[in-house]
Amino acid sequence: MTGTTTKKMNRGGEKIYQGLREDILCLRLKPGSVLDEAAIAARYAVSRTPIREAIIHLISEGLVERHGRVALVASLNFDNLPSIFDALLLSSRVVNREAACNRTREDLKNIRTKMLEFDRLCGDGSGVQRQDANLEFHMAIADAGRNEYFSSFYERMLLTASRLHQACFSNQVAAERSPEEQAELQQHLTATSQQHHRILEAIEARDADQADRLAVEHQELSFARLQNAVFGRNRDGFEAFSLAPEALGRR
Amino acid sequence: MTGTTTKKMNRGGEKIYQGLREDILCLRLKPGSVLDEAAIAARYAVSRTPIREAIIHLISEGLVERHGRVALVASLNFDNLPSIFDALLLSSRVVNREAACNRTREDLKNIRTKMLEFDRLCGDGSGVQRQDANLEFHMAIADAGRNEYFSSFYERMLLTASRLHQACFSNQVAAERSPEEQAELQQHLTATSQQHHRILEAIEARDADQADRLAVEHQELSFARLQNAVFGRNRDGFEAFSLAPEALGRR
DNA sequence: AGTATTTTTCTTGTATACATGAAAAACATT
DNA sequence: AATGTTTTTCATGTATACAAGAAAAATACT
Repeated sequence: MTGTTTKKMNRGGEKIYQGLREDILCLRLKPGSVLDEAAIAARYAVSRTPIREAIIHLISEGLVERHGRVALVASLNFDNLPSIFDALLLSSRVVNREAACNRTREDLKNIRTKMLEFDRLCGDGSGVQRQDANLEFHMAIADAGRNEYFSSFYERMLLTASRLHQACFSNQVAAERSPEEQAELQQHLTATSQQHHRILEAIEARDADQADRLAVEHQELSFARLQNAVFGRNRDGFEAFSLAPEALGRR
Repeated sequence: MTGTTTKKMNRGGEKIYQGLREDILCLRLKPGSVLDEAAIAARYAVSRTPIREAIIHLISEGLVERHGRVALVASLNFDNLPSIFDALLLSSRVVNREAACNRTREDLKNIRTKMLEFDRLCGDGSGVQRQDANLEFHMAIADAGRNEYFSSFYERMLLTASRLHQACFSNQVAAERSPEEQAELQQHLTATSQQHHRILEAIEARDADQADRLAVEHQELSFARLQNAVFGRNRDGFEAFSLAPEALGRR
């Protein structure tokens, strides 16, 4: 017998949770839009009960907010972009450091698998798929760090950042991209992939300082692209980067 | 009209959530014990629906875990004590730094209020009350840091640590304490209170480095006491403190 | 007696029905 | 016509009923 998928399919609320989460992260559900329980229940062909459970789960994950009695998809105001950057940068550094110190051989295998999956999708994947593979790669690193508290914090920040990137880039379909935009995308993907490889090397070498530095670079690359998309080429008036990169010393 | 408390008392699930949370944090509900929905529903004289909502909320907060279909109060295994310490130390440092940089005059007032409340309870409060006041004091600091992501991470760690302390100290009632224990407690409370005052001073002076140092001291004091309680006077075999205290440079 | 199997019970997951409060729409009044 | 009031509608919160699966208990068989 297979044992896991054969006949026990209880806790269907999890399915709805996953589905809604996907929809929110891909911005198929737009920030600020209301989550109508009845409508969702109809869409998934279940009663309202599992829907409510999923919504509560999403609320405590930060992807949904309550305004009075209605549940809204969490807004994506760019006001707190500096906060997001700070938190993502710090969590990323910590997680990569810890991974470099604590990784096992199994961890390396997992990370490499995810990394190659991302590389593969750089050729023929959709933006959503790449975003997902990217997230899995970084979470594989987080798992290697062996600290569930840092991991879950990091995951939350990655999810938040993922939505931001979706909002800035993925709204235009591939077919509608201009040649320049296409070139820029490919160049960015190549750079990202290279950084992934170097990060894995550092973790494999147990070089925490190097992993830290690379994590900073990686985050800065990612956010710099975001900044350009949001504010054009203008860097002024955007005072993120409030935590010093060269901090968080060796252990 | 008062507007907030007069007649709209909907979302009773929140009440149950608060109640259960209290019970878990104070260890009235022991780690590992099962949460029987029907039983709790009877206790609170409501149906199972709001109970389930509360439980889901608690699960995503880390205070309750699912094992198969049953919900258990999150276990307090001391295996991951190093993880907890690392995460608490780092979040504490960051939050105190940020508070020192971003605090307003209102923030200072809030922090001072909470601080004095804690001091008051050092004289004639229960362990639970003090723990609560302590948490509110530190969360007031976190609020002053103006980064909701760091704040919520910090809160989670404070909650976890709070349960640990309850587990180690609060299980013995005040009446049962020996004179030596009583003296040790008072000495600890005095030291804690003094650190609070110095932390507030540093934040008021916008001295981020000092706030950082004091946060480290504060956490080490707290955890050293925990260690003594858990492992006696023996510090060996307990390899927490894995993140260097003198890290996370200035901004 | 010990173990395997069946039956029973109990707890959770889901659906539906009802209550309540809020927003919107219709109406009336100035 | 504009505004204030009333009514209606609709979404959410809660309760209850039912279904299903798992643990426990009882029975039967070796």
